[in-house]
Amino acid sequence: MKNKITKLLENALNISVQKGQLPEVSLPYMEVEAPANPEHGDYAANAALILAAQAKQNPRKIAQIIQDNLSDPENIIGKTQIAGPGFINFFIKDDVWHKALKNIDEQKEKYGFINYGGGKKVQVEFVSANPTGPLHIGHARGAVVGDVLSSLLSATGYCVSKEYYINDAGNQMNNLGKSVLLRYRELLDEKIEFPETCYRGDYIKDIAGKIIKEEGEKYLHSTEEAAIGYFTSIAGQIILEEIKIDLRDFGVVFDEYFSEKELYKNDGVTKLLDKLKKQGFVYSDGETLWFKTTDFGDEKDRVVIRKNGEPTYFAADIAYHQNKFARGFDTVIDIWGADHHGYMPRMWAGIQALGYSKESLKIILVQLVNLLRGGAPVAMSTRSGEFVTLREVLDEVGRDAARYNFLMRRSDSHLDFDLEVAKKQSNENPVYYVQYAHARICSILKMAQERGIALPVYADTDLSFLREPEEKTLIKMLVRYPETICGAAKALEPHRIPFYLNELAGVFHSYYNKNKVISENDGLTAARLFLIMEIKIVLQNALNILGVSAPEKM
RNA sequence: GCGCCCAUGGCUCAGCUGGAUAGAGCGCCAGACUACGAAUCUGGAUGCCGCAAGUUCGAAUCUUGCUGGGCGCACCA
Repeated sequence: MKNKITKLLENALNISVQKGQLPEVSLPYMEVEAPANPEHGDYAANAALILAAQAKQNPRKIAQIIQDNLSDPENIIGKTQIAGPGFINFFIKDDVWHKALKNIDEQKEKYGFINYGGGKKVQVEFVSANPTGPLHIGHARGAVVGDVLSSLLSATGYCVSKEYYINDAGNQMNNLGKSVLLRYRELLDEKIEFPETCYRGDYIKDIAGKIIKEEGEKYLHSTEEAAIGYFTSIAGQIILEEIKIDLRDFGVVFDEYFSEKELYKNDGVTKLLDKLKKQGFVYSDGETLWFKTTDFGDEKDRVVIRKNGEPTYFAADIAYHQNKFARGFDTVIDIWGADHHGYMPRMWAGIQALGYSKESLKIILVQLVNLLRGGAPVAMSTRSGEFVTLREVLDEVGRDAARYNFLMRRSDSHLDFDLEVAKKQSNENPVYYVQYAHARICSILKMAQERGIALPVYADTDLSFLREPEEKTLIKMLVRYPETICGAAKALEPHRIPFYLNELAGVFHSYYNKNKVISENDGLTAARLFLIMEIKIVLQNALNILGVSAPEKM
């Protein structure tokens, strides 16, 4: 709908220019929006206001010219008016709204899917926690944001791949192996001292116990190096499997798991650095190898090969992003914890040196989560083993409420997550408000059928029975749904969907309390049943993108 | 010290990429089930949009400077 009006405006503008009524102008961005005040029409355009400065004319006069040249081949506009400083307000004909309902009814679960992306390949990389322990609440937010963003991009015509980067090549992994070895020895009655740098969680003991059960005490006799190597690998695998299970139960499923180790095969990292050296992006100071990130606006150059000959995490990350783009992705989206923001200029420098544009790598920062229980903060630390795991949150709060809580706020704002509030099945929990609207509609439809009223089909339904202002509002909101999805995808802002849903559910609940859907008037009943069927479709489709269930009963 | 992010009713947050009278939930007060589900609805109070300039037809939104908070500033990941 919005697009149609934009097109009409563009045509009118071209005609105005051709007629010489307006000078040649470039139009960077024209906004067509649904105004808050219904007196301002169904849609309003600010085109004349934007053009005023360029055309050096009074905005109202420009609006007048545009209005005069407006043609309406599809006959959708009831009237237009010029208002305020120069807005052009559009009033859409009723039968156009009715056809919009028909469109939803026909498209069903496809309603809201649009081809904005044109099949471009996008990769979304998220979570990517190194497998040294179970996922905790901090990872959960990034997981949901990445997952929903991916769904959103799929729905808007992108070809999306979700990827988890396994940081399984660094020091942290070595610490993991060491931690398991120490617990292993301890369980076999050796006295050990457990260093600060090691992981203290109970899951370490569980893994050690498992190794003893399956392979006995033979690693007491092998060299420490060999034992750590083996324990690192086995513990990493076990933990990664558990991470996958937790994610699956949280509704997050990846297309690819990419191991950092993969990058080092066939000297991949070294070869890439050699190439960059030849191109002049990498230089040596005798002991260490540096990347000239300052060429791309970073505040200092960064080390890629350390004095001890080991490549840094950054070196691997350049190779990783090279690998991503080599796989043919047009856009790569990284979702990081906000504490990594200082890393951004470096990464952008890296991909630009590789010959890719800065715009092709989008980085979304997800702010840290403040975990509370009944208003009191809960302390967390992976290493000490004090943390609330994703698993515990799932068991305690439930998947729908947990996901919705993380999705309600924009990802760059701080989030307080209170376990006691999140698990309450009450009005303090917005997810139920939306789900309740869906369940309520299901219940009405069921009631209608029990009373022998067949569910209406468009051809036999006279939608002109829908005369209440709330009914018009509801239809307009349903039409706005694809626009909301598209806007959220463009801006990479999933939180817009919960806000849309809350509003839709709110208007529906209010309407429900004021008007009876099933009444003595058959025509009115059919029209209203048809309307709520379409509301149900939109609620379901939107919840589906969020990965939240749309229950028929609660 | 330098850099990034944030600042909107008592609390938690939106504000659609500069638009018309700044919104919602929670909490508070007063009401609505012999009616399709009261996990709902109706009504009410609450604001120098952190402060100060600037940009223009128009600023919560953009620029600059302050104030206050978070986070970074590794040859860790």
